[in-house]
Amino acid sequence: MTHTPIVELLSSDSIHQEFTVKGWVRSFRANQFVALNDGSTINNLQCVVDFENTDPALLKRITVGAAVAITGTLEESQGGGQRVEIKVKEVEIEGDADPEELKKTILSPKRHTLEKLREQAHLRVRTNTFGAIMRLRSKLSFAIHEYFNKNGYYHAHTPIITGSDAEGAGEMFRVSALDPENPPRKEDGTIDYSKDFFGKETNLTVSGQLEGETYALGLGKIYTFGPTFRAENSNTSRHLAEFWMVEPEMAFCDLDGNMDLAEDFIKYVINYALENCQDDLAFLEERQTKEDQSKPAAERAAMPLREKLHFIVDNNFKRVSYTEAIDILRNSKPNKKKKFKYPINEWGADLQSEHERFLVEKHFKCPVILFDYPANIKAFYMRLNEDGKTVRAMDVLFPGIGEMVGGSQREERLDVLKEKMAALDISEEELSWYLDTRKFGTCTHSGFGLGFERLVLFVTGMTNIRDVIPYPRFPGHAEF
RNA sequence: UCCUCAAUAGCUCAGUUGGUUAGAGCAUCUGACUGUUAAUCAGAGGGUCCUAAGUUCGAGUCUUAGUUGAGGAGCCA
Repeated sequence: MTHTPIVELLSSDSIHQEFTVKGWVRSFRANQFVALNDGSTINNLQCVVDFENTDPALLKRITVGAAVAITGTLEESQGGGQRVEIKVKEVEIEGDADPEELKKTILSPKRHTLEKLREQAHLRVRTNTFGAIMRLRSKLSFAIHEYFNKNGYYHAHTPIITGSDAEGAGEMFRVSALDPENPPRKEDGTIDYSKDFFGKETNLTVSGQLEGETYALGLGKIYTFGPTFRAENSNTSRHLAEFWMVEPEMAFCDLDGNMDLAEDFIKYVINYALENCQDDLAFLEERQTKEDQSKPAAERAAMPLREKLHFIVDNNFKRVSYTEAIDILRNSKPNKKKKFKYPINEWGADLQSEHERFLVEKHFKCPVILFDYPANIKAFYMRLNEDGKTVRAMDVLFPGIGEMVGGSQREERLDVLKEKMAALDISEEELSWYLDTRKFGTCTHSGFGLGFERLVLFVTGMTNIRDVIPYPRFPGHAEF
């Protein structure tokens, strides 16, 4: 038996025609009105049961959470809450949901905290909030692929298991097939990884950048979009141990081109969400507005969700060099009044979150791209400027999120790159394949990494990154 | 990893100065009602007060340690 997605029926004009719908009961009011949701949209379809001519035993099984198949005709609704509804001819229960058991879960029809929903991540997708978030997540993922495909980028699948331990982006998770109780050992007692599956030590990737660079220097413009793993002991609402990262890399592109791409790309995917996820965004906006009513004024969102997204799409990101930013911060009120925990005194200091927040949320009140950072606080592969002390790095900072994007123009000069690696004690042998790109036809090239979950955070207006990925992984947590 | 705060019914919370049988709303169940929209009305059931130790005649309440959660910081995307 075929069935029709609820999202289609809600905008259908096929009045009096018969349809079958399948979904989960969200509520059953007055022994008569089934609010049915099938995940195709946030909106429920009202199905009106003729309770006087229906087996009471069957009616009793129409409970919140149950999976049902309903056949009936599409009619204009007599009630005020919806345009159309189904006049039920037949109800079939596919899966019962015992109310006494269900009331112990977050499926019970009442408000739940996000923390409680997180504990039952396998059920939370059936709530309005998480249905909306996860539909948006899916649409944003599609928009990312669409953007790059439309603009001549190739999708490169960089490895998830990496044999390189010099990616330099953080602590790594080891991948091994050795028996942890009894690993093979060398004569000196250390573990003999030459006996391991790959014949060497391997890890989960912390970034596809280095491999991405090699592909950009052959395919021209590429992007990667895949899972990334960091074994950092980070316990914040902005970090995950397993997250998805978008990393474009472009040959013959300098830092300005890189910043142009980051801005254009972010605007495109946000605009895609605005145009294609209106119902879900409207719901999340209302949810945020309600939440804000119970918060002190200072913690409330500056503007409603969709207005905020439009503002991003319609306005230019502010581009500021690190040196200019330091000047702004040094002369800022909080710095003069000693409100910063880490006062800004001289050039060269690494910016703390409080400084980034001040620039983005107080001073410019829009996304900010900071560029040309001091060389000594950035990674070895970033291109050294003529001044000899700054590198062509850039960070895109977003209000409420912090660093959405981190990128740079890459150091294409072999001798300069080798010098920096030597200074940081990075093995040339280990990265010989990477250095080959600089030996054979090296060229100006740039790229960046965008944390996908941080983008989803911003677009949904959520505040904890653990709520925008189906099964969050963070220290002490790998349930499900 | 560090700092701050919290943990009481399925959920959200109240619980006075340490004192009798730990309460409310929602949810669930039973009945009534039947064009409802967080349905409504009446009634019922439901508790390892996070764990352990301690102080005390007596601990949900005080002390210590631990566990878990939240917010902030660092690391970053």
